[in-house]
Amino acid sequence: MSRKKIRDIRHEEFIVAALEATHKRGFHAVTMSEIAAEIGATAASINYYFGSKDQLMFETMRHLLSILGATHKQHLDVALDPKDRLRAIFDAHFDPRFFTPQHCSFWVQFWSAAPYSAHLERLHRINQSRVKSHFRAELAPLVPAPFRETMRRILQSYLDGVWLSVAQADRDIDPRHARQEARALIELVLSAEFGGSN
Amino acid sequence: MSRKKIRDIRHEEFIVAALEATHKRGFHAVTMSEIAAEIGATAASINYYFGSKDQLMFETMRHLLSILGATHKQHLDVALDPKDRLRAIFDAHFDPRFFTPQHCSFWVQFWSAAPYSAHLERLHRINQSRVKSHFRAELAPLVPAPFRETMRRILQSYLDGVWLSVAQADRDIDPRHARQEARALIELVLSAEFGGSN
DNA sequence: AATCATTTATTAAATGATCATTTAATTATT
DNA sequence: AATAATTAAATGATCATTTAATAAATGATT
Repeated sequence: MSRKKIRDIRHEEFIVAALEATHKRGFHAVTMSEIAAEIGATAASINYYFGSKDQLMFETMRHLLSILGATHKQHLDVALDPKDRLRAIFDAHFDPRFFTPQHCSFWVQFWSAAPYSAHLERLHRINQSRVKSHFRAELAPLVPAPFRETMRRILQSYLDGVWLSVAQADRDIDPRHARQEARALIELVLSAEFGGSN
Repeated sequence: MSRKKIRDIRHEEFIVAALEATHKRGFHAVTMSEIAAEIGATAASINYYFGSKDQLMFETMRHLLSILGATHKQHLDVALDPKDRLRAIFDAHFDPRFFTPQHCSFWVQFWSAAPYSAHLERLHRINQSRVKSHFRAELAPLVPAPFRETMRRILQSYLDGVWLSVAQADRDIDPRHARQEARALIELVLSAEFGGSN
């Protein structure tokens, strides 16, 4: 029991350390020593627990994905109708526990690294598909088929764009405001006259 | 005359090489030798012309920014009214000469690197402000003040989100379609009932 | 509880690889 | 001859990773 515990503790500590250190220095620039220093440990112990820097970064990203998935599920569970469920996607992405400079930073670093790593790309593709199919499912009862994909891409691009801007901005962020603005966009999308205004 | 010419030729060649090589390998991972190899040259000559890798990357980004600026101006010059000028911003960003996997890739790499380099961050801030003020100016006659900033952020986040998705996707891109979808979003934003629907 | 053997955790130092950059030529241009 | 362009090879720095050793925890046996 105790044998397992310390391994789990370090695992989590190093993931938090990786998030923090990467936020400070960037995905590639950050060194094993810098990450280890965050928790007063040494680079060698990262390899003891994770095997390699790549593996640590991979696990860190997986950790973020699992938080996002869980948060989404929570918001989804209290949603009553399709529109509510659409909001839930944004509410999860902009949840204060998740929508932080550290996380958005790491996510952008992940985006820039994914195309050059088979492992990271796989993670990225999985998450992308998950979000995509959720959007599709929720939009289905709300938007006629011919416009649905366009609306989905608008919503999804917007979502990514907001995270991107958070990773860049140094100012404090306001999750509540982000959720509000997302709702404005949802209203916009759903209020469109799909009849034939164009 | 001839003395200056060869310097300019190399300057441009290496910038194209940097775009291509960075697209293949990523901002940090790409090496001087790989970039040089793109045009059958050697790493040392990059330093002869640019002084350092950082400087080459900086110049490459400046080059992209200047193309974007020029393209935007072109589209702006034929726009007739505010709505047209709003479209012009998107048309520039999605112009086939500019909206390519190489460029979008480099741009995303730039986004991820900017927070960790004073020089890059400055470029980023300058471009961000430029686009922001254009959006504001064009939206001013079209959207009431209380909603204007929200609409601007929606449009701008969407713009960035699309570039991001192009950098990730390996499939071919369709500038015409991107422009079309941008127009759909513009219609959406301008058709909003700002009276008090919410 | 005390002892000791075993396993687990941790680290300092060594290793080896990779690069950007510099240097000292060499080759091409003017 | 003088200057500009180019490169091969040397330099030096930075790291991730490995190794070899030490320290800490565990647990079985008295």
